[in-house]
Amino acid sequence: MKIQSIRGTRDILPDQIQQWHYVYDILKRTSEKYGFEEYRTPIFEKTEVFKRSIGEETDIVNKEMYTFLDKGGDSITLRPEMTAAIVRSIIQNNLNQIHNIIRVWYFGPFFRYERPQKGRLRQFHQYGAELIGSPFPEADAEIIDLAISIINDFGIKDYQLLINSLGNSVSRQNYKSALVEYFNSNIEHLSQESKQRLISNPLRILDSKDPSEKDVISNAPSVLDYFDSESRDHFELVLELLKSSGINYEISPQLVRGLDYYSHTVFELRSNALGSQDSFAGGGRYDELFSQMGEKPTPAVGFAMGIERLLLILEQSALIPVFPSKIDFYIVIQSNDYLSFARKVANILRENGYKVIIELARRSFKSQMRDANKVQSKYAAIIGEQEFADNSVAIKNMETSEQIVYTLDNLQKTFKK
RNA sequence: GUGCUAUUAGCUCAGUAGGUAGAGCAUCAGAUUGUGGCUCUGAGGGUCGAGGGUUCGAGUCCCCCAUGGCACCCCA
Repeated sequence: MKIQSIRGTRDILPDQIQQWHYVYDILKRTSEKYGFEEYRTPIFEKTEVFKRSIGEETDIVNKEMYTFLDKGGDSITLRPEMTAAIVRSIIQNNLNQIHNIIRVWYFGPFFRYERPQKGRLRQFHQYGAELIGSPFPEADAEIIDLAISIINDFGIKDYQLLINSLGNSVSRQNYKSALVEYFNSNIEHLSQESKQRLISNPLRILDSKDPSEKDVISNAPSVLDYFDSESRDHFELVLELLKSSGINYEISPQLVRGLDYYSHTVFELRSNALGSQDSFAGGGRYDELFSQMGEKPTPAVGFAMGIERLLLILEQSALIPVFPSKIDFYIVIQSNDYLSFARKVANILRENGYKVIIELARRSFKSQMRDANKVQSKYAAIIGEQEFADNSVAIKNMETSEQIVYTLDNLQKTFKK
């Protein structure tokens, strides 16, 4: 069988790379507008890092991690997400000892062992931002503001912002007990999977898609009724700040998210362009993560965005710009005897900063012209018998078909960048 | 991890009731003895995703594996 890449992984081919640069550039620029700085960490960590943060009972840790023993016998995991790694790094480098707010963003590959589907890969890319050091609702609002700003900068119009609050740890605990009690007394209406979740992670029952348990779920107690005053105030202020900056949202009491470390605000961005995997960004507040990692409590909010899913949306909405021609000059030679002269011409132009292609396959004159047209070169630099004899080159504008002969001196002077 | 579905030239796809493969585009070359895009002509390119089975004979039927897609699960 023909050699193949690993299931659920993809090559980014040269004709796609410009899209990736385009996406990266916008993410970078928008993040910087909010004062965020790029952060990079290794793509693997000790397995501990993810187990302790994401939660032992989550699917990500239970069945989706690429975990292996290295030659020293340590358990290593390819990162399934970034937040845990950044928190580890911040602790390690004592960045949270300084009393500043930390604003960072990242872009890179992540790994989850799942059955591939459209918009779901085993190696995928995420952008994300983390705002560390503020317990206040204005930080939540700032993060959501950044996410929306990115969406706007890409020109995406067709999306929904769903938001919810899980409350602080006290109110979440109260809510969880109430939920467990409720579902236990209605256990005959629950699916097999939800019965499992009742033990492992009862909150997750809420976003089940099984129609048979829709009724039990919609009659379940709502988080909103279990908030203490701190939780309620926090959530209300977040919503108020969003409203005042004109961000439309939809409160979704069933939104829970799959990572254990969230408290207070959680949110998700969804798009109809995506099908079943309709969420392309998600995040929330994780005030308890630092203490879970054995550090002094440090409040934080963040979110992540799936780049492949973002690209799907951009493609479907025709929001990817047409990129201009890559090549400035295509050197066309009449005979292979002119090769060293052609190289000289190419280097003059390259020294002036132009992108120059030279024939390497010994193809016919006609083929070279065709190729120059195909790669959308702006000019063809033609070297025929006459030009070779005169130490000159004919520069043909491929769009207008205008052609002017230059001596090498004039060429250098005329085409300066 | 479960179910359904697809897999034929580089790409998009035909392939009739099982009788050892075709088109368009792309590529290369020519029509055009110094000049691309349009048109025309020709050429190269496939052990029909891998393996096994039924059959005189399988791209076509059966099994299994791999990969993609859809749904579940979960998430970006």
